[in-house]
Amino acid sequence: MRVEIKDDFDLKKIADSGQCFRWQPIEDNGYRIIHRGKCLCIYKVDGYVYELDCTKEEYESIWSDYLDMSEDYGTIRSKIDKKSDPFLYEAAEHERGIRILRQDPWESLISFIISQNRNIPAIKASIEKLSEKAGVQKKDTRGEIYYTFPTPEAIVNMSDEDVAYCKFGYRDKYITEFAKSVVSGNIDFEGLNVGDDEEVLKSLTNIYGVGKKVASCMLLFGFHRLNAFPIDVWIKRVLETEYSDGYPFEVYSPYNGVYQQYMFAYYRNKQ
DNA sequence: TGCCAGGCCGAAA
DNA sequence: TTTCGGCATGGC
Repeated sequence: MRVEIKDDFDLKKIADSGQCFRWQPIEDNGYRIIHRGKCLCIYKVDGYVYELDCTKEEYESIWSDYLDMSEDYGTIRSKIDKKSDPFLYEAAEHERGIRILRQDPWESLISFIISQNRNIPAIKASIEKLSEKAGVQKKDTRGEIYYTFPTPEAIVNMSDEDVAYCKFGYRDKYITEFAKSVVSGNIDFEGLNVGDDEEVLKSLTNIYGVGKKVASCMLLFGFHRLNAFPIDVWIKRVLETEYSDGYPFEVYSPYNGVYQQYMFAYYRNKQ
């Protein structure tokens, strides 16, 4: 099917934004996206027009929501004042096209536990290996094989050899113990997303292997709480070099997370 | 080759 | 409460 998308939407910028790790570039200006056991091949045709290898019903019930099409990112960007904050303005212009996806929360949390103290290519490699060892093998519409992201049960059932194959390094125990807690019912996964941002942050940081940074990424990318503001080494540099007098979080509420994402991508791409 | 990466834990101060 | 060493491994 074809769709016309007029709001901010740039496949490459989203794929490289560090929020998702299973977007793979394919032929003809396309990307293959794996999400909730399904796979979408999406191609930019021309201008605002995109070709998707799914039905209209599938697009409306799954992918439109995943791509956060109910949000207007042009409006969110328009709240930035060029004069009072030229850096953020420039970052948002340069990274225009990024959206905050509505990803599967389980996949997000495991992914961001894996992400700590690693660069993005290494994170992607580990997640592909994990999916290969514990996910379900399927084929996309081109006949290419892909692997779904594993369930908690599937991770619990992995052999030590398979876990080692994923190259999680010292994060092995964080991932396996968390999966065990979810399967045993020791942690109520749905219950993690109850309360205001502060309460959810606290629930998440109680998990072994989850600190403030991973928890903030989880709020923003897993629970779609757009005001969450993850501070990693890149954002720390931004705050130190561009906002030494303080960053105006109040001004940018409730979209601090979106603006953070523009700054992250912009600053990282500049290097 | 050595330094860095969407950091966290646990001990020490 | 804040600071700091150790940590597995790949990317560049």
